[in-house]
Amino acid sequence: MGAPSGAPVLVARVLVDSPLPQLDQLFDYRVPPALVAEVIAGMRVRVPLRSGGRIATGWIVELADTSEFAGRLSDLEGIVSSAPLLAPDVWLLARKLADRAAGNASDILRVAIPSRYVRVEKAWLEARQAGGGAASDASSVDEIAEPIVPAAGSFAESVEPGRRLALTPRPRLVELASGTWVGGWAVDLAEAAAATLATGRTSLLCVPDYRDQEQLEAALAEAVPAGAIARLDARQPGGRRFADFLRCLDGEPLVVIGNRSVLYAPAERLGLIAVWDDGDALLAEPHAPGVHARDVALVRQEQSGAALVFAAHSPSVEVERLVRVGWLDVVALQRTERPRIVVTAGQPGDVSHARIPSSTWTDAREALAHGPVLIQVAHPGFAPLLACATCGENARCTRCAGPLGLGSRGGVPRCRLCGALAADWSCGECHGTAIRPASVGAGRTAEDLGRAFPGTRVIISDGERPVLRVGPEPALVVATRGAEPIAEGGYRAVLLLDGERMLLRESLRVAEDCLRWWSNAATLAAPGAPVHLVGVSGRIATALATWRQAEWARDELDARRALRFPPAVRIATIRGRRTSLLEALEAVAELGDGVDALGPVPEDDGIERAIVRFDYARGAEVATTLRAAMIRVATRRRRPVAGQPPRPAPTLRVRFDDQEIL
DNA sequence: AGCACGCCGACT
DNA sequence: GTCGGCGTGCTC
Repeated sequence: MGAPSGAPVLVARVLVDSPLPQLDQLFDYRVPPALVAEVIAGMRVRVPLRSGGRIATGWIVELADTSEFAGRLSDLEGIVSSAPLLAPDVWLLARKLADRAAGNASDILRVAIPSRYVRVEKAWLEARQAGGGAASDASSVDEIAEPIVPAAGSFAESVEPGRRLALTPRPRLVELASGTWVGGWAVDLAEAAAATLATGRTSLLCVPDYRDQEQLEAALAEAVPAGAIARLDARQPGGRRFADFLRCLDGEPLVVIGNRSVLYAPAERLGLIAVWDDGDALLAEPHAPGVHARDVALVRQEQSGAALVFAAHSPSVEVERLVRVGWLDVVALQRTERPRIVVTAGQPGDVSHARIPSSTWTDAREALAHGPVLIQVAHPGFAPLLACATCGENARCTRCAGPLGLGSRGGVPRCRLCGALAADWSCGECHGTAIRPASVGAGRTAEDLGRAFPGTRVIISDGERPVLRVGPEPALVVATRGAEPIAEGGYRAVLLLDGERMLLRESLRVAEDCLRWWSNAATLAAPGAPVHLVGVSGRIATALATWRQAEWARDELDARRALRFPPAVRIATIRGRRTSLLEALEAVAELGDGVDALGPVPEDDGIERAIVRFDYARGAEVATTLRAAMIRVATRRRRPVAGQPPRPAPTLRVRFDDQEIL
């Protein structure tokens, strides 16, 4: 029934934009005669939802001439965008990822499809209508002067459709023909993308931040024609980004680079999906349902049959697990060169330079005669932590009790949480008013070193004021971890100063993160230049010194397996009111072996939290079960308490594979 | 989330 | 008899 028999009917199957789990399904609408000639799958449309005239937006996922729906179909209300922004492959990807994370496909699509620029879209639609081909006639693959064949023994040779690789790239800087210095990894990935382009296929290259992207772009500039590169990073002006997004729909092979959203690029005929440094926290998606770029890459590879590459100097424990289960093959590059690591476990050394042992000091002095020296520190600012000079308690913000820090010498202490200035501070414990530094930040280190090496230029680079590149002349470059500039020709020495303190942070992943930060900084050294790891010893120091990060990750994986911690198992975090939470946990408990729960524990405001742990093989069942519980809770009768205003929605919030929670 | 439908208490 | 309260259920 539904459609009146006789008249030909076009049915649009639409995914409605809604965070409600019970609406995460396709709804059928009749395409009114006036729109029949215009609609195509992938368009953004407006549809009535609930006959009361409410209009929602959504995506046409497919068109059909019959509907399974037993009721009467409503008419499509109108077209928002005539461009088919939702590609069929991306729909399948979003559906699979949402199901895997017990989330809504529309939430995935919000992350996957950038916001529209009507002008840009109009131009693209006109160009498509006119030429039938690419909107950009600036270039095509044919412009590549000579076909790119991967050099014998190069990594690019290993890249072929269907292969899944874990790559440890060359751990040093490379000078491009243009004179720009970039990490060797960027050249490796650029060559692989060039070889893929030469076979007429598209590459998706995903990097954590713009600093990595800048290196990769420089390497790509010498490997592929400029017209074949599309950029989907967040730093691009929105219009440009949207234009490059649309170019992916043209069907020409491209090299698409960008942050984690690049893995959703609507390109067809994928030949390569590569993720650089997948342990970087920026590759975790903050928006619900929070699917990590690593997982997006894994699922997209499976669906597209492209080659898959995870490249990192220090592989994540997750990638090591994939190697262990045989999902990824390891590509080992020749170990002819690796950074020269010197482990100087904390002798106090010269008292006036307490943070720097004397042997390290000597090396730094020697290196400074020839070029720049990198000093990696944990914290930005001058004194990131302050204490009461009288009683020694940490100085806290009088407004929010957050920790106070000092941005520069002689500055006013400021709360690191709420940003409030603490001009007339007094101690909450003893009411003293004198304040003293309790830790050393980049600014203080720079000042101390500057005094020790008078006349030497001191450069500070941190997250707020990053310096991308420095020259080959002598300078002390003090940088917070992750914000190290690239030095032309490499640093003459690298000092990893705050290792001990970095390791103190309380998180399951600290050690892994530290090894990654140290490794990445070490690759910035010139060949043969010493890299001093100060104040850290033990297995992790050995792993860095022998450049065997993968072995360390393997041991770490074993340790987590013993504890039943991720990534040895998967986890799902559930938050909600106690009764709803217990109901969900009960349903999950019935799944039996390989699934267990931690909690619930109270969080705030009547909300409690539990963590479900489960083996990878049980993931689909856990997701289905939790999804069902979410829908049950969301559609259950809401019992308003007499006299009270409507209470907050009794929703159950579920997040899979949260990196931060343990 | 909204919004309509429906089955019980006070009303002209 | 019937108006309208809000609990219940659905959204093509």
